Amino acid sequence: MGDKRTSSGFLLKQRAFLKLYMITMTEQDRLYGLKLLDALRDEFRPFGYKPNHSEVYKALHDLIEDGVLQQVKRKKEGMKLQEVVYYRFPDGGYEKAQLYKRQLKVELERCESMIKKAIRDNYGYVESATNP
Amino acid sequence: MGDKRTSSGFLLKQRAFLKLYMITMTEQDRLYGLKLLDALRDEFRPFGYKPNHSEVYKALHDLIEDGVLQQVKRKKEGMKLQEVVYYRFPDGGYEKAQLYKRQLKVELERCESMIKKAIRDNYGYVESATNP
DNA sequence: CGATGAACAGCATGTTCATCC
DNA sequence: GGATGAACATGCTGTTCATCG
Repeated sequence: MGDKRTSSGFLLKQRAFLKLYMITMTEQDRLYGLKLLDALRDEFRPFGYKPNHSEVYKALHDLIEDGVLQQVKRKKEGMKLQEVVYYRFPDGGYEKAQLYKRQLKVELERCESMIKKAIRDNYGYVESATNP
Repeated sequence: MGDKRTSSGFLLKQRAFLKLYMITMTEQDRLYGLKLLDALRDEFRPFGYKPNHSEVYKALHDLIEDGVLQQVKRKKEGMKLQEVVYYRFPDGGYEKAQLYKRQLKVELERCESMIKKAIRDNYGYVESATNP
C-alpha cells in the first residue's frame, strides 16, 4: 500500500538484476564492490552490458537495508593497507537472500517468456525441436 | 554522437518493445490506438504486463517521426461517426519497418541470452534437452 | 464515455564530484 | 590511482488533465 506509482509489469529492473548477482556472488567468492563490478563487466561484455559502479553500490546498499547483507571492512590483501568493504550474510540474512532468489527466479522466467513470445509474435518462429 | 547519456546496455526499453509490436500489428490487422492497446493487454495479461495508453501513443508517434508509420484518420466502423486514427506505411516506410524489425530481433535475442545466463549463473541450471 | 494527445510527476539510472588511503 | 559514497542530471514511463465527437 502507499505506492504512489504502480509498475506496468514490463521487464525486470537493472537494480533487481544486480541484487540477485550480488547475493550469488556473496554465496560464492567473497568480493568487494569494485571487484564485483569488474567481474560482472567481464561476464557481460559479450552481451554489450556494462553496468556502472553507482548501480552496483546502490544494489549493495539496498541489500543492506533489506537485512540481506552486512558490510565487513577489511584490509585489502597484499598491496597497500587500504580498507575495502566485503560483504556477508548477517543473522537471518541468508534466509532472506534465498527468498529473494526464489522471487527473482519467477521474475526472470516471466521475462524470458515475454521475450520468447515477442520473438514468436513478431518473427513467426515456432521453436522447431527437430532442426537439422 | 551528441548523446548526452549512454545506455549501460541492460535490457531493452518498453518503448522499443511496443514499437516493434506496432509495426507487426500494422502489417497484419489495421487497428487504431486504443484497440492496439486492448490487444496487447489481452496478449500479455498472463504475464502480468499491462501497458498504459500513453506509452502506446508515444510509440506510435515515435514511429511517425521515424518515417515508419503514417496516420490515416477514418470514421470508426458502425457506431457513431467518431474519427479514429489508423496507421499504415508511407512510401519507404515498409522498408524502414523491416530494418527496425531486424535490429530488434538481434536485441531481443541478446536479452533472451542475458536472462538465460542469469538463470544459469544464479540457479545453476543446465538446460536439459531431455526433459519429459 | 471512447479516443487521442499533451502536460505533469516520480522513479530508474547514468555522470560527476568528494573523500580516503 | 583504486575504492566507496553521495549528489546531481537525465530519461523512461506512469498518472492526470484537456479536447473532441
